[in-house]
Amino acid sequence: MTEPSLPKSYDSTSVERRWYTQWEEKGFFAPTGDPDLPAYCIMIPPPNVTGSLHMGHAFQDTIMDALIRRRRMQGQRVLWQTGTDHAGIATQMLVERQLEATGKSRHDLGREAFLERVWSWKAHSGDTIVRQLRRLGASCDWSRERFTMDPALSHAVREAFVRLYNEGLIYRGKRLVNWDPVLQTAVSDLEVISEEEKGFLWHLRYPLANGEGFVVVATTRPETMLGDVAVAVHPEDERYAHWVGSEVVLPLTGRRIPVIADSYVDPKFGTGCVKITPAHDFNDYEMGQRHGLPLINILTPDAHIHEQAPEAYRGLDRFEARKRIVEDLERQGLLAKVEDHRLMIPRGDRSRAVLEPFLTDQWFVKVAPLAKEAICAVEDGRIRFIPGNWDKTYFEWMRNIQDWCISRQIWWGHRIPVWYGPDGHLFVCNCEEQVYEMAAEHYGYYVDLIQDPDVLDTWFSSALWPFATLGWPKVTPDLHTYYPTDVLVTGFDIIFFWVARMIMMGLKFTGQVPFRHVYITGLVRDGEGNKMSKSKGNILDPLDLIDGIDLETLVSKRTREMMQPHLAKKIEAATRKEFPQGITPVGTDALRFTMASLATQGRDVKFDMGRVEGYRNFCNKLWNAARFVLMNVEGHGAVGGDDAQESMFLPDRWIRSRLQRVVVAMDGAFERYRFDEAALVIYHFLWGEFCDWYLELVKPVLYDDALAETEKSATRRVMVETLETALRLLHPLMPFITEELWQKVAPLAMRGGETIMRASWPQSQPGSEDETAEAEADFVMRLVTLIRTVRAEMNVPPAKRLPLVVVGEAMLIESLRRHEKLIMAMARLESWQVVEGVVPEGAATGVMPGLQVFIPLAGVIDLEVEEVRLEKALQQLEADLARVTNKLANAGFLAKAKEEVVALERAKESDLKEKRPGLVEALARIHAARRLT
RNA sequence: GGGCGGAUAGCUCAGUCGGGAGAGCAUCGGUUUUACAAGCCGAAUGUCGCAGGUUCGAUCCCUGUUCCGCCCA
Repeated sequence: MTEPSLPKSYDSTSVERRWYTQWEEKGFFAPTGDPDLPAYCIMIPPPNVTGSLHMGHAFQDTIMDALIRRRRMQGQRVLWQTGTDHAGIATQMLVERQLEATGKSRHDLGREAFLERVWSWKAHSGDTIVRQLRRLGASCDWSRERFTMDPALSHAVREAFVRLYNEGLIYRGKRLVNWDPVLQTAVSDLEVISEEEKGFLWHLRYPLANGEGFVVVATTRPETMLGDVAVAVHPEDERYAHWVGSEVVLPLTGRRIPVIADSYVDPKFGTGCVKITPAHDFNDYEMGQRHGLPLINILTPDAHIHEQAPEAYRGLDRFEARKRIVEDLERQGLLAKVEDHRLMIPRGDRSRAVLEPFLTDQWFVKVAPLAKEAICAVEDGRIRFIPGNWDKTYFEWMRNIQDWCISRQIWWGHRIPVWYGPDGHLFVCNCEEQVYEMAAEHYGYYVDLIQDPDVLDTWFSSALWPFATLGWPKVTPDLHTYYPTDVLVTGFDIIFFWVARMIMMGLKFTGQVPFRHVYITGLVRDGEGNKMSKSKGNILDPLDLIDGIDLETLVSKRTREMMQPHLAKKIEAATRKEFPQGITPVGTDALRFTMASLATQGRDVKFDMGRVEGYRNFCNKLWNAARFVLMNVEGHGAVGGDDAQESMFLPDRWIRSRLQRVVVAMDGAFERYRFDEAALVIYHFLWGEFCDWYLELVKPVLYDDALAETEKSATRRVMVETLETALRLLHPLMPFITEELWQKVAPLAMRGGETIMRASWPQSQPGSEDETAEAEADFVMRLVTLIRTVRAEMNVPPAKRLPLVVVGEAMLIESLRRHEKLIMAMARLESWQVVEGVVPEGAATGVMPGLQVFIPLAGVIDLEVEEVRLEKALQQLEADLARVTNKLANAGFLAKAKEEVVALERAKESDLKEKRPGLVEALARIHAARRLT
């Protein structure tokens, strides 16, 4: 053994920094690989340029990187396309907030100056998230990083718009849309978050025009009554049938409006009469269309009462107006009653403002024809969701899809490529220079044009990401090589926003699906199962896990910039309770491995700190295993040798066979996107088999001075080769530690190469499993475990060497003899001998099928303890035996169960029957001995 | 109201050809054994939500049911 060339424990920090820089500098992330093999491509879901890395990114990026790294090792040309999203509303809000701090609004600056400011913000702060992404070890090709506002992508966006417009798939129209009165822009229905909140149900009396009483309507939004155009009842509601066709006088306005019948009305809700306000409610809008009712808008874009409303309320904020209207109705005796009521309040996902259905001119994409194709692509299997059930969610939405409002009344984004002539004539063009020519052609002379002030929904450009980043609309070699991409990895929360829209746009513009597989990850939640959010103060920053963070910093980080400062105390207490010591650094590899092991089929992932720590320990375990291997291989000359010299040493044969199975299992797990399985398989192999058994089994050989160096060299070779292969298998999940160790281990395994990233992925060799060795090793391990168990249960100190006496079948005795050196070392035996018939007095007994072991402990043994132990074992055995015997006595079972199942049960039975006498005898001896004492 | 998912060891979760259930963490006992105490050795632990059904046999398939969660209206 030589001096270790590695420090005693793994220090993730220094290793990670060093390797990532080297990889990137040497261009290892760029696609190379075999042009004859199919290329492999993943498009990163571009994170918001305003964002910072959260656990969801860590989760998804780990998976993408693992897929990418494995394929790269398999020799394919691999492209992981990276970049960021301009995140229209979010970014604009952020920069506006900074402006506010200087006492200015964006309007003070003007559009151009404001946009300059956003760009300069992006230049200085926009790279936070991509720097963080590097910390995760993400091997994306940074040389091709894109931003959704890059000129090339903007061009693609305009081109897409123009094409859709020319095909009649984009139109402009006055529609009821979700309006954010704070941001003063339309948003799409997906950007609305509806949550149940407390409110009231007001019952209002509307006098009948004929003076014969009142219609009582129930409403959650009394202020909208100013825009009422009808009262509706259910056509089969007998209570109100006689009113249908008559009129009521709308209070506060004096307007006469009809009572109509429509089956949309729920007779059981409220009074069964509802007021109809088509300009301020989506359902009422529909009903208004059905009945040809007028639209009366009562609100301004900032949700104040419109100047065409009754004078008393003009200019009031919507909530103030509500109060005043209710008061006025009450004063007039028109308020029948008020009930507490829970209702769904729509809020903007960015601003959290209560949204208004609002009548405005907007641009829409007619999605029905696009959706049809997109449904098809999933139905016929061109695109597959993993786990499979997500296609139901997708179908559900796609089949009920509404036209997509794509215009936003903000400044930061892709400007809609539409210009208006002096007479309002529309020119749609992907190029500002050309549009003037178009206009000149139209009018016969040059005119001034005004571009539409709106920008496009951010998701419109995101929808083009998979092909726009590859050069579309140009037909580029990249597009040809990498498109369709292989898999999209993303969360279920954006299936509608993004996945569906990419599929629609991809099919529309390229005629092909944008990706073949969609791997949907669960949502990372905190240990309690709560969604991580800033306001809850339960965010875990992946970098804080990697680098560690002390408690005080963590507390201040979580309570800083709180929207609701009163929660700070609670968050602080919870944080101190959950992380009394802060967070100790675990390193990127441990975090990634945790993410992989959590990547099960479920839709929620509760983040488990215990798990990360366990995998940090795994890193250290691996580190030390490598240390041990290096100590025993370095400086022993060449460990090579050809296959003819293969070791016949059982542990060598066994570990090689096991490794083969691991290679197969890893491939299977990756192909099925079962990263949890891949993690478990390699973890169990390295820790449970390689470290716990193999490395212990080789010690008696390596440390045996009586053996010649040549006898040890085959084992040294198997040891280092197995580790080297396992490192390659682990690399996609743990890139850093594997690289660090591989650099030292690979040369000793006769394997060259600049980086493990480009080393070849281990290939399974069918038929190379060694079942004989596995069975034999299994016997050795079971015997050793048996002896250890007996020792432990009889409280024999582990270090004490013991004599062993065995009774059993000749074949098993022979096996024991063959591997006595291993067994004696592993079980800490001093000697062993076979006896026939006469067993030692006062010995602790262990039984396995065909073999009984006795540890003579005369005088030392606690008979009572031994008796209890044996009785328990016998009881267990009897129970098992009874179960098996019953089964085998069952005619139905014998007749109908599969042969191998029956055979298995028979084998179980004979094993148990073989074991039984040993236990019975041992017990009898104990009983006899106890009678003597 | 519609759609989807979950309920398995104290905790977090695996368990698709239906043949008496596993891992990690935590727990308990032993242990400075020559790579690793972030370790080693050993142990304990489950009416697999509830009730029916199909089957020789159900954690797994079917029906119903309770609870929890998500999405949509």
